[in-house]
Amino acid sequence: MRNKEVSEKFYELAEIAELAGENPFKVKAYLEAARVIENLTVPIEDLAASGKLEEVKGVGKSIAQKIKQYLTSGRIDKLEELKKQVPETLLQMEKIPGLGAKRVKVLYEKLDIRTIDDLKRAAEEGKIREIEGFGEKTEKNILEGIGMMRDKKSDRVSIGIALPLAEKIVESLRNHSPVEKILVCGSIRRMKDTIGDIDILVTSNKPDKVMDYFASLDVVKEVIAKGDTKTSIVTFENLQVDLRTVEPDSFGAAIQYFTGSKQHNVRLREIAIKKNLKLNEYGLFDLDTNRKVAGITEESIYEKLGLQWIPPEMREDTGEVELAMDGKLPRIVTIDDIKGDLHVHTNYSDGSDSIEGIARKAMKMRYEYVVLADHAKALGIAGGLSMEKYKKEKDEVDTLNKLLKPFKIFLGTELNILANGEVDFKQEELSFFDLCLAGIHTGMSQDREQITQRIVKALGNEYVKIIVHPTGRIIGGRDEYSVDIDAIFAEAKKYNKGFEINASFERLDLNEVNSRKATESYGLKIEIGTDAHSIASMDNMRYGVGVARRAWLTKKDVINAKTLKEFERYLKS
DNA sequence: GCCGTTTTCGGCCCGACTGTTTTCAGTCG
Repeated sequence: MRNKEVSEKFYELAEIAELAGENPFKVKAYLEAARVIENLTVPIEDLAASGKLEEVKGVGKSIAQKIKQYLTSGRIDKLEELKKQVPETLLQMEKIPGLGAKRVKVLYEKLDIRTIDDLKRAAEEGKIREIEGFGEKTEKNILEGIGMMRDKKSDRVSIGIALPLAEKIVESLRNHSPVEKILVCGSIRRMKDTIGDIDILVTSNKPDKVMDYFASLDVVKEVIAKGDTKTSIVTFENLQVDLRTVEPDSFGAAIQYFTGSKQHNVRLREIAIKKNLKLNEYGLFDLDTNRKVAGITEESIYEKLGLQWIPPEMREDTGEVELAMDGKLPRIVTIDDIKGDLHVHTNYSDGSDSIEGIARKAMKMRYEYVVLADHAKALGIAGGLSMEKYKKEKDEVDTLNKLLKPFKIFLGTELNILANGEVDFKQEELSFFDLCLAGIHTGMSQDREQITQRIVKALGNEYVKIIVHPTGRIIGGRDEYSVDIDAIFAEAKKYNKGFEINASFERLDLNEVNSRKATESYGLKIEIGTDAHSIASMDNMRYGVGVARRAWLTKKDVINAKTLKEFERYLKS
């Protein structure tokens, strides 16, 4: 699977081409290709091998040829050629706010500025203001920009941090200021796994009161800008939050616009043009009469464009617009479809709550069942259990099941896939459990081949039904371990094994691309489990469902969307 | 460089903001 790698090459090609002053539409074509390849659910090397590259939308003859060249030789002639024209070091300068390709190119050509250090020196010496089109203010902004860039730390946080914060702000605004409609838009509404900033839209007949109250919230560390229609603040988590007021008759258009994604919006505007309409954040307009034909609700905009309303999680321009046009959008899974949590830790291992507490929480969430999956013995650091301890746990489960009927608690285990691919217990011991999950918790620095083989071996174990947190990534913590995900999916297909979307917001692993690939290309089933170590974190299910929805999963793709009866049948299969 | 419900050439999203301009280019989201 070299999709990511190829995609990155084309992002690089686009950036360098832009700096070199290539035709902007050519640059756009490279960018589009990079984005499409990134989201492919089949390995690009397979497409190349079977001559199907040009069937991918956005890949034509020339780009197909470049992909083939890269796959076979590791280089793209065009890219090497461009690198001779413009130094690669110019790319870092584009990260300075206010500097784009055009100005970086001018700075390079006029003053031979190649690095940020060159730039800083030139600005301090007052040379930049002398260039045509630049001035004193620009020079000052560049210096400030360099400082800001260097101060800036990690720029995106997990949705598990951003969403609760956004909800808290919305709640305060609702209770203490004169808002009418209010909605969190942007990547939060699309349930992206990481969030760069928070966008909140409101309507109000006293917008200044809303703005004042917003700026005075206790989460505010700094007010960046405060105006009539937009106020920006930074929270103590270093997240920027923008609050905008919009006119009520534009609210639908505004939430559509600010929800994005950018690519999705571009597609919508293209469709609008073909229908002699124009779409912007104020509404959908007839180009002849300039009259607004939709805008109060989001639904009306999609309808007038001849599209089904598209769930925000799907708005990434990865094929959803075409389906909506044909009225064929899939019914993606919802939180209400979830009937159980298959990955919860109790205080028998490193969880903090009792079995009964967990069961009652699950019942409160309207689940029909829950699977306890405490760590097995090899993970000593997390209180991994011996078979004797599991037997004790099982006794408690049996007692509670009589009490809580028809709700059902299952006894599972979270096995460790050891360095040699074996798991903690012998086969005859594994038969004791209702469900065996297995995951890698140690030896993550093994090479790609070793880790792949470990998981392949675990998949061959007849008792292991689901691989948990399959790539091991921690958002903002550690990268995924090196693993051949296609090899694993292909192997799992043989035995009908499942994979987890770990709903813990630091993991969200599988991610959306791999989840979509698992179901779409391999027909695999997905389990969404919270990996909760406390009752409170069982609520993280919504983040896992968010990933599933972004991966277009339907109810039938999700193991824990089964009813209790269906789930019991699954366990016996 | 790609693409096709006003197709194989001539298009390719939209508006706000800023700073440099005297009518607009560049950047951003």
